[in-house]
Amino acid sequence: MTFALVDGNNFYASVEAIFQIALRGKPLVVLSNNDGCAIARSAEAKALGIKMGQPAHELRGLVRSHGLLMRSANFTLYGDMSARVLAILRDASPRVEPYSIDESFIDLSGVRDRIGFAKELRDRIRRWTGVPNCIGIGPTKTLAKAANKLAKRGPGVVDLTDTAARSAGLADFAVGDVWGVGPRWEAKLNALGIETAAALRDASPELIVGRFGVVLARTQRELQGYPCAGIEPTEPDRQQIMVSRSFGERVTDHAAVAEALATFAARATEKLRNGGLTAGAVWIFANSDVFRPELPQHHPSRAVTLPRPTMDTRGVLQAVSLLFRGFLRDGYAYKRAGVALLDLARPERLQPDMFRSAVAGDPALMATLDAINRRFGRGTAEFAATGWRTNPVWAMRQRNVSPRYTTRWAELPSVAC
DNA sequence: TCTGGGGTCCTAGGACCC
DNA sequence: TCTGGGGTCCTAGGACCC
Repeated sequence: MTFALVDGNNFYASVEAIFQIALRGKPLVVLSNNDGCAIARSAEAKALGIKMGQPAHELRGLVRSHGLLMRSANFTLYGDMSARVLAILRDASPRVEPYSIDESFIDLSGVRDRIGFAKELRDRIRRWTGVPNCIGIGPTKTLAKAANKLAKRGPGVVDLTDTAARSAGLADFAVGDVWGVGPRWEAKLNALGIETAAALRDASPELIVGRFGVVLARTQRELQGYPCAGIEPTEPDRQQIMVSRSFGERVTDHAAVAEALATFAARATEKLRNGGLTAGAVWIFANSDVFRPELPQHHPSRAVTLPRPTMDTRGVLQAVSLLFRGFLRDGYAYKRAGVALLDLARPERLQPDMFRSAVAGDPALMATLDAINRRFGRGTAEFAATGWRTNPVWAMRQRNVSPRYTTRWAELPSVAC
């Protein structure tokens, strides 16, 4: 088999710069929700030493001294650009596995001129969407990921299919950069004298499986060129759906937190229906401000199994409202909350009841609700429990968010002549 | 003043069954 | 001296990914 990994460079930052020419060639970071920390950096921002996840308030100085630019996250825009790249990939290869918002594996088996194919594809993505990208090729997913990392160092396309190319590529490849090796395992491997991908590949398999388990043993096999995973073109059903947010400020009003939870629950149930699933249980949590340890801390969480699985927002809201009774305490300020839907299942696989259908709720009503919101925009028809169209105290802070250029007519980019 | 929001898989241990 | 041999299910925790 031959795998290719196509990965957008500095994806969020690059997408911002596609539509705002003034951002090109500048140090730019995209901030997380609430403008909290850096989640994407342009090449120029990386050169300034800005780290992934670095808090925004630590970057103030660079704004003044080096003209650093900051943008609030605009996931609507990034998601749409991601879909455009995906359409090009599906056109180029019969088997595509979207892996994240900016990465996909594609099956290159049977392609003779791999490098030529990849270079052509890379250019096409760039020309048709504006998204700069790199392509790594290898006989396993792990090697394609490694090749992609090498491609980002300059060449744009790297093929690790040949054993000679592979040996050279893995010899000075830090083991912590291998896909599946996180900071913990990197430290543990280094302590054992294993510092490069080549060293991990050549280590004793008994040592690896004994000290780290089967997960890293698979990674080792993949580094040796034996595929342990194939392309999965259809996404497996989700096991859980979570919607959670940090609030723009600390919130002491319990009713406001209840509205936030209802809003998250409605959003989660919408995602549930998009996936064609039902939920069997609901879980809620809230956190006080963990970054202020001197303040009183309270981190409650509760779950409940639903009487019958459902995809109806009303049933989920009822469960959340039951769970919420006595959930919060006076004297605490809450900074974050969330809702998760658990025990997800396809309705056709549920065991029916002797007297009632297996699924609670009204699918037709929910389909109508979703259709209205799809056509007229999110939030056109919602539930009162969410505090619909109020300006909530818990809303996210997003000081500098770009327009949704590709998904809202009113926000289309205009070109001056 | 100020620190994201999602996911997955594996393993160990405890409770319980016969 | 010496204390079976299977199982299942659930949960918590730890690791990883973007």
